[in-house]
Amino acid sequence: MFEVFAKYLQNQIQLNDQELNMIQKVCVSKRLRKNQYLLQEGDVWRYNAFITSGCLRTYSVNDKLQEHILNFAIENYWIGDRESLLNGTPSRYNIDAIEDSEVLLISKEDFAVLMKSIPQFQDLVNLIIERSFAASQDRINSSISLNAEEKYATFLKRQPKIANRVPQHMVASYLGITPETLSRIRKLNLKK
Amino acid sequence: MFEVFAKYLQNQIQLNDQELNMIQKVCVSKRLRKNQYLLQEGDVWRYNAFITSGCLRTYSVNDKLQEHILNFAIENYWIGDRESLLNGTPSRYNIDAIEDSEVLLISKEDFAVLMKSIPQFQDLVNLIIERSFAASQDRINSSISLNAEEKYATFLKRQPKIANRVPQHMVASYLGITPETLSRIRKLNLKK
DNA sequence: TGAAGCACTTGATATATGTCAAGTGTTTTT
DNA sequence: AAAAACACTTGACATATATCAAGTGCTTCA
Repeated sequence: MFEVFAKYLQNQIQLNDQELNMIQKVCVSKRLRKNQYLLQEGDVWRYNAFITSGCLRTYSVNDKLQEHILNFAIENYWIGDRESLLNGTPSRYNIDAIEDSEVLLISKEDFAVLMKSIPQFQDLVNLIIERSFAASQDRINSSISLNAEEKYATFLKRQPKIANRVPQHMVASYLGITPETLSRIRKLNLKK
Repeated sequence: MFEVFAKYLQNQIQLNDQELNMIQKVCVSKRLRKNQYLLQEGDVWRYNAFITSGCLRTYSVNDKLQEHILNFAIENYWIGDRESLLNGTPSRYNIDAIEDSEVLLISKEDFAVLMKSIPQFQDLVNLIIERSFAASQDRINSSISLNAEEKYATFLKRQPKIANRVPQHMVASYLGITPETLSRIRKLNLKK
């Protein structure tokens, strides 16, 4: 499904056939069944991954074996552990598929070559990282300044697609609250 | 105090005199007294700012007039609102000085020129953004998976310098807990 | 230098959210 | 088609953290 990626790219930057071809050559497609891992804690993440279909999550597991979801990502989004990629250190996160999915993997090395060779591509990548950073600042702000109900409302507003696509207990995990609390919040919201 | 910045840069990238000079030319120094604003909510942030001395904080104010600190930054760190800078939108944050401070400001436009002209500088900036992003992911992880005591312990470990430099109620604000709770946690920790 | 304002602490109490446990309906597996 | 697993809900109760209020020392600055 390179077409999905090609469309995504051409939507945002100008690429000639040769450039597009260069990108295609280094993409490795990978299918994931629901529940299958893309990355496991302790492994080093060496790729940039673009999702062409499906839905994945990044999560951590603490001492008490509780899972905490850091990110959801669906088709037309990137996923991975940039910290592990940047430093070559073992990842502290897991990534797995919430639905049957397909991702395109580009190795760190190939990706670096693309960035050097295609300036628009480099600009796009920088822009995406900037946006991701802004989004995480925003999420930190929510997490320290809102109560559970407000966090859920904010999530619904910011990521309505995700909210309607992933199981409720995963939304709770993403928000840092229990599934029971989320269930009660939803019940109260219905009455309003 | 351009020397502080020059030292910082030369510590990380190779720059010839001409390049360093080019950077110096676009730096505007600004002194801030304790409590003075660098950015106020509603204003658009148009710079990149490097701190040469002092300590600043970025914070938001919610409906109930509660302040929530998103970031502390001291000498040799960057500060600003990248979201406002990127999109040209009014900032939702405030930045002010916790101590008398000095910052170097580089306008968005000048900064873009530097990035184009000095590839090592561009690489450095990208690296910094990547690191900032990784750090915020990490903070999100803490905020959804740790209790108050663990959050404080993590903060002490990650940012010991800051922990010993800013007032305790600001640490509480940064962690998303009340000053009273932090005071009690510290008391318990002393006994252990 | 002394009054005012901060920063921090401590106690009593309130409240939001978590935990545990059971029950219902739906989806998946065999 | 039955069994098992899963997702969600609901109630009773527990607990971490917030709130409110007062008290103690430090700074600051007039």
